[in-house]
Amino acid sequence: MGSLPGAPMAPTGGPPVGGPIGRRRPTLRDVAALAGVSFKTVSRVVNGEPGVSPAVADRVREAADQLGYRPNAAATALRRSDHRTATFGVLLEDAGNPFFAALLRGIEEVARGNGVAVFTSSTDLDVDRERDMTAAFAARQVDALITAPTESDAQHLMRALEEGSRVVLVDRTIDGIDVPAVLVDNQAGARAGVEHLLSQGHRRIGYIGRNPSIYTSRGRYAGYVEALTAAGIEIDPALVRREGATRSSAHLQVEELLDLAEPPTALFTAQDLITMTAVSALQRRGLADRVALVGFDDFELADLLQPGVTVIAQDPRRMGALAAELALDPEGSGVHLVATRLIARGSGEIAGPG
Amino acid sequence: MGSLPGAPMAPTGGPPVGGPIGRRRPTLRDVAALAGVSFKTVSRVVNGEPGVSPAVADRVREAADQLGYRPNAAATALRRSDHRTATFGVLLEDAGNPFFAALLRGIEEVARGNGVAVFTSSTDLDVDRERDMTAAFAARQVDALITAPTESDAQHLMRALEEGSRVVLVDRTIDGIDVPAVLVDNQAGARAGVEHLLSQGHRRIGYIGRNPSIYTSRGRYAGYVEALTAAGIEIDPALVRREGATRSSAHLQVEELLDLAEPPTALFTAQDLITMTAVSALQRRGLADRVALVGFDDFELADLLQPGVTVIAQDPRRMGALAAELALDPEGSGVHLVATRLIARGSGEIAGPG
DNA sequence: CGAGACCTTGACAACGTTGTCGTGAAGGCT
DNA sequence: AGCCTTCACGACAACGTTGTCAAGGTCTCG
Repeated sequence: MGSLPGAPMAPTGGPPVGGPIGRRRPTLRDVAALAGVSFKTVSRVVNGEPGVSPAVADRVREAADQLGYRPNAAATALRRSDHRTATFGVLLEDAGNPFFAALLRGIEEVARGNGVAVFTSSTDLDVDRERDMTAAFAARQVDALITAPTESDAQHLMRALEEGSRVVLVDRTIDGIDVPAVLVDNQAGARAGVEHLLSQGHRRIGYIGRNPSIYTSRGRYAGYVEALTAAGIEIDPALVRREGATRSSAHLQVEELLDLAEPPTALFTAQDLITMTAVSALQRRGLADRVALVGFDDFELADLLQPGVTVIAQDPRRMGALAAELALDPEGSGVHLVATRLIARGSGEIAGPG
Repeated sequence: MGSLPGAPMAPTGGPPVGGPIGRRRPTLRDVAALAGVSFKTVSRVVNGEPGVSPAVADRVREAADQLGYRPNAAATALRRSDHRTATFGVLLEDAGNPFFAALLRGIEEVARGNGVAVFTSSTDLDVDRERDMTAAFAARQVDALITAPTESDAQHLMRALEEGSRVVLVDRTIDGIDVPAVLVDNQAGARAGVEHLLSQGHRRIGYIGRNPSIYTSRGRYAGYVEALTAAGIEIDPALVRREGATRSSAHLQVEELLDLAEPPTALFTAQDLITMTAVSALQRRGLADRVALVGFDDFELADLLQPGVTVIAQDPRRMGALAAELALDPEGSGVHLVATRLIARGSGEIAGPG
């Protein structure tokens, strides 16, 4: 595996890539020669700077069109005093996960509308990869890095900040760094979900979530605890599983909970993939309409399953759009909370024993 | 909406973006000064070029580490004779669609492994957007543009080629341009799906697909026609809907088919979202286990629906990985076909009237 | 009609790097 | 010992652009 540019000491070029070089692109000088002006005048016209007579500007534009001139982004980035590149870097856990995919689309949309191109990479919760890609994006002088950080160490982000990139956090935050963030009130959302189950008469509510090292997992678990505590129910550690990071392990957790001598009558699953896994396990056991289920994150087809899956829905597209706007705005700051809402579809309305 | 850099005459910078500029990044000269050598020697060390004594190289590396030196990607891209930037541009229909999301992940993976960063954008089948983004990526001198082209006009891709980017097509191809491509045999896949329905005794098989302007739609419809024709069944135009581009229109098409005096006993749906829509419509009418269904594209939860949805599965992740490898390999060429396979889950095994 | 202000344009340096060439020292060979 | 090659390193131009400044022309106004 080749190392990424931006990693300490790595050459920027990477391995040799690509085939024959095409015809040389026209430059400012070429356009200038054709229009019979100095290349600086062409630069002015191209950038819409004032101080060019309309007649000359027209002539330049014509020449530029004729040659198909396009500014060289590398030269521009190198020379500009503000070092802006009209480029964002986006670093998410997994662009294949529908939540992050929608988030990415929200970012893309705003970026495109503002002439900004977007680098993407998935981290799969791998901190090394995250650091490498942060470095790779910073080396390319992205104007902003929009990221859902994995680890609690902010150092690589501080570095990106120092090098002139804005940093915007999305979905997850991190201590020790003062940057704008777009978050969801995970605790309130989870609490609402669990309260929904409580209101159906459930007392033994299982919790299946991901590793507490993940920011969102902590908040969601806190919401679960809060709801139960408020209802005067003690947390039963046997009903809590917080390691469902991968699909197979999530499956195992569900199975284990259902195999308990006193199994839960309801489940709260803290992430979309875990919810899907839980549905699968419940179906396989024929328990889908016996054990109640509320999941965090909405997902495609949740309404078509039998029963439909009740979820705490987020609006990832909007979160992405908001993050991109914060990235664009030099004044953007603060923590922006995006609301969640409970969508009842059946699985969460299965009555408890009470 | 600001125009993208790379669009004719647009400035590369776009609107002012970003806040305060951070501390100046160390350059080759800074490292050189600290190590007491010329900046060219540092360049050699950083790039692993020969002709530096081990002692000096160590000293340089130490200085670089101490300053946290990272090569400036813009300067490198500008100066290198091969103009390589270790960057890909990826242009797909919709990063939010699970098929394309998986494809993107396949590309990302290979790219990351080779030190290449990836630009992404979704086109939503908008040709203008596609041209703009192609231009924007070409302006940034991507080493390769990996795209699922929307339109049949190859001119913008020719231009990208001329400017030195490799072009790799994925999922869709286009006439009049000789570049490597990763495709699926849509016709064979669709034919297999329809034959599967025929073998269950169906004769009236509805077809719901997208606009024929989409490459994949044409092949899939051809497969449908081929299967029916081979079975001696004439195509009934009333059973064919080829405009299911959006979800709501797809829904309408399904409804209309089911409302026919002689409705189809089976449906073949030519894309994942259409399949989901069809499931939804069938369920709403209580026909999910009466009308057979085979869909092109596998999707999450297809196995958990009642009945499970029989699909012609592709391997988008592998397609993406393959495309990225072709993009990396200067010798890469030709059309690479990735196999499809039928996954029987129930909906396609509902018996026909025969 | 002359002085100043303004407008248009061009010359040139600089951004941080890579590619080319030159130079001096060390080493190998006859 | 003398010559040629090799090696390690440095000087410098160049990539295509933006920023700064100066030059020359036109206009304004007393």
